[in-house]
Amino acid sequence: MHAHAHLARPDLAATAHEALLAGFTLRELPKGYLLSTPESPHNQVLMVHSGRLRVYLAGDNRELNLSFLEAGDIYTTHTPTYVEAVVPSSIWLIDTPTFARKLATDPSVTPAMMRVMGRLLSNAVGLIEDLAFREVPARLARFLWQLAERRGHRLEHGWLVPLDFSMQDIASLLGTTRQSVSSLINQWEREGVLQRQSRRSLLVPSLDSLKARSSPVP
Amino acid sequence: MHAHAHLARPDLAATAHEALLAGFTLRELPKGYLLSTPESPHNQVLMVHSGRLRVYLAGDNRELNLSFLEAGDIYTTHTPTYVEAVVPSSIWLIDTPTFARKLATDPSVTPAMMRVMGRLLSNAVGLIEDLAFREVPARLARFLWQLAERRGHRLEHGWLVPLDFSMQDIASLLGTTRQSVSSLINQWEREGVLQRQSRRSLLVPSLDSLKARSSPVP
DNA sequence: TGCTGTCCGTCGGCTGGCCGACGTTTTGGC
DNA sequence: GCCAAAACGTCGGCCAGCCGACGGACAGCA
Repeated sequence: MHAHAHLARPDLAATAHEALLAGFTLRELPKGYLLSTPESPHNQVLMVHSGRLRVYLAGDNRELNLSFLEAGDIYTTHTPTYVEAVVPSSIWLIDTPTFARKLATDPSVTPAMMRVMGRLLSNAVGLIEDLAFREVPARLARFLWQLAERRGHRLEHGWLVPLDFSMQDIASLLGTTRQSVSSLINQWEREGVLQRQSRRSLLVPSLDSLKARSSPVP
Repeated sequence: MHAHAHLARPDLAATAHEALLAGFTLRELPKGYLLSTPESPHNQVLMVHSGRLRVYLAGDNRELNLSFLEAGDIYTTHTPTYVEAVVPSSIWLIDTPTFARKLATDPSVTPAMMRVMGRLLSNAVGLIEDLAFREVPARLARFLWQLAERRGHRLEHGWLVPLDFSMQDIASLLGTTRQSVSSLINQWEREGVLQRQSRRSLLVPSLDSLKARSSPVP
């Protein structure tokens, strides 16, 4: 549930892959390419074929990541955000008017699309809850155990969690700063809540200790 | 644009009123009635016929209003929020599965529905931007001048703005506290940015002074 | 014309966490 | 391998704004 790590998962791909993709054009994006900004006039619908896109808001010398999109994820720029390729990526693209015509003629696509938008909404609401109600440690703890549940592998000694985000990435995802994330993780390591394996993965002995830290001020 | 005061305006009503409402049932809600909570299993689509509903999130001894819905507004409980009637209200109701069948058979409703969800999303994103990037005075200033533009009446000496929210309502809408809102408004009154007419309305000599205060840290 | 409940104004203490700064470690390109 | 660039760790100052508290103002309502 919730969590900013992924606004939209397979769904559409599963339900209506071929039918849906007719009309889309495949497009290659170089690393760092800015696909869309709040000012760009064109609304479009996209599905990631490969690579990684970052969806974010930008404020005064500060950025907030709404989501990272990966293969199979779907997004629509109905909403005023930036979308940027963080690695070379390829995506299926279509502009909204064309897509709307498609919806009108082929109503079978509608429910899938509604699900996607519903998911986007839920995640936005989840982020609002985080920002309004939870403090930074709680947000981070929740982020980590959700990551563990979704991406982690069960070992004898706990969960091995791949962590392919920089601390800056995580901070922006949670609406906090690099420093705060860094301090917290190191503190938790000292407390035995987690261990760093490599730079790019964590070992979490028990998810419970994380869950305990993910509720509003205990 | 944006602003939490109204997540969804007429739209649907204008485009497909009768066609749309077929299948909906009219329902009377007493004051204080809790129509839906994050835990309630049933998703539904509603349109306000009369009265006033409050859409909000609840955290530990704290609430955040996402929106107040009034006549003509549309909402869908796709997303885990509380919906409560703050005055006796009557609404058109339908559950999502039924509505989905409707969409499937009558694709003409789809674009309107997409617009509604798009609007919900935009507003959610707007609130996220507020919480993440703007400080309390900026949020309040923006709220007030948007209210003035939407609801205010032009007079010789400025704008007369009806204010049918308590300070607590406004605070919850902006993600801050009653005290902060109260202090700011009184401070601005001393500075001549606004004057209180009655308890339920403001006089704003010039919207510019508000707009000036609504940008991130000047 | 009192009584009770809701709303508003203001004050001061307290603190989460932002920010700048600076040194260290890791990574990746060539 | 080497070196620049990126990423990480840690510390302390600082402040927006939350929180509790308390008193006044303005309803209804009998």
